[in-house]
Amino acid sequence: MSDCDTCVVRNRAICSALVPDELAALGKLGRKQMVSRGQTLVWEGDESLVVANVIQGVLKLSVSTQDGREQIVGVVFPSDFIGRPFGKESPYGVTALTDAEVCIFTRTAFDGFAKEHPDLQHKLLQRTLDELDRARQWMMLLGRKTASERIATLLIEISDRLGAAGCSPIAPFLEKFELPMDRQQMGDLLGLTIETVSRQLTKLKEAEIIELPDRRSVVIKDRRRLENIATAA
Amino acid sequence: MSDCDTCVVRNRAICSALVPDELAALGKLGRKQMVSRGQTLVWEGDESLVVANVIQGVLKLSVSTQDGREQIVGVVFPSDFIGRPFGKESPYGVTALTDAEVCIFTRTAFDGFAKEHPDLQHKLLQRTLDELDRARQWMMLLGRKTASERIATLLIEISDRLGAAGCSPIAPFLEKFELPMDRQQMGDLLGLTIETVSRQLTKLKEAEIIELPDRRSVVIKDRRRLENIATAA
DNA sequence: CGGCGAGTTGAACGTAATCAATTGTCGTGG
DNA sequence: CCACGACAATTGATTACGTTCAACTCGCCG
Repeated sequence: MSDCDTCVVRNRAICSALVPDELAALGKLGRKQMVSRGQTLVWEGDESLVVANVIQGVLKLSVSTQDGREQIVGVVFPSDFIGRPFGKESPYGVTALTDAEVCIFTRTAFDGFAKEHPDLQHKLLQRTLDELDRARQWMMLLGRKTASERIATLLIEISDRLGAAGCSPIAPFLEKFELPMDRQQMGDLLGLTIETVSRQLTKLKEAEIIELPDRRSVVIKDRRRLENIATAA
Repeated sequence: MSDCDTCVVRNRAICSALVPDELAALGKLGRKQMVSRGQTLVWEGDESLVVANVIQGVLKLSVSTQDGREQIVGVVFPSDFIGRPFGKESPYGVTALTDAEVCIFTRTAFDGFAKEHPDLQHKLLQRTLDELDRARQWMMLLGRKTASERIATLLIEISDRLGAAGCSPIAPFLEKFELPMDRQQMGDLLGLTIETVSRQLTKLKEAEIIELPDRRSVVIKDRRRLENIATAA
């Protein structure tokens, strides 16, 4: 069972809908688990056997074609919920982009618990609605934005979400951060190739909008201009 | 108020979660409304004031950039739910693609009712999860599929969803149907231009996979081959 | 120091976009 | 009923953006 009392995401994850003794009951159903970078938690097409909360780290949700093309359809950060509750097979795989820690439940146990806790379901519904909005924004990016707009949008998005995931109450976003993915994964998320990602990053660097101290780090030097590029004015 | 007893979608819409007197109570909050083709029910960015069930017709959810590019991020059919419950502004506009009829609620009235009816919320959650899965599949299309794969996927999808929306218990899909949108809207949904849509349809016609009796009709002559193209083997 | 994987850079290519002209369809009024 | 105009769709020619293929660089660990 999980020790919810000391969980770092207990106030932000869906668990925050519960009163202490409900939380204790849920905790009994879950267990904390480490997932190392590259490890796959759920395979695309498999029956949905588990759901989880992300405690730390970043994971991707991805879909593949038979001939090997991949599209990342979601990225989850600490306090986000993973999985497909209430039956069905998982239409996407879940793989750790960084070493991560999750609080994992069997789907059936979680489903049963959720059915009897409307507040939990309500939180889950709100999260799912938010996730849907985010997915739709990303559809705009994939369908209509140019390569440079896509890269700029991604950098803003990661900066924002890492800022929100961090516990700092003041920073709504980060101006320096570590990319939780490599170039290939950026391409899979943006619908671009690795080469195009690289070229666009170089262009932003040469325009002095960002710096790239090393291959995983980004410094946003001119957020205003980056946002202008991202929103495709 | 709406006359739920005779509503054609009462067994498929989220209302099916309710027992008769609950249904009557919800019916008092809603009213049926006609929406004619092209009419916009909700504007992108506006505060989310209403939600609704689709009774008949087809509507689009769409997002635009400042410079006028548009991406359709969802298409709703009879029995589907429209809107963004529980606060927030609507991140997309809702516009009728065909003449339509909806059962409309003010958001606050619906939210209040939903809070006290966990079964309704549960149905809504399931629908939202399904919608999210569909959005993610579409992200794969937008990010990684070629023009011909996109067109084939769209035709299959419309065939399936019109089949499911129709009341025929035997037809899982239709082999002849009316497109609920014009070429421009197909492009906005697929992330393509109008010209590319037209060319790809012509190619499918010349390959004798489909027929195009008139500009709004499609006959699928060889569904197997169409599916092969769609799934990007 | 050597070798490997990730990333960058370059050159050629190809798919879909853009620009432009034509055809087709529908609704209206003569 | 047909002629007309407006708009939707198709078709063609050209362009451009991102992909593909290929060579090279960098950083890291043995």
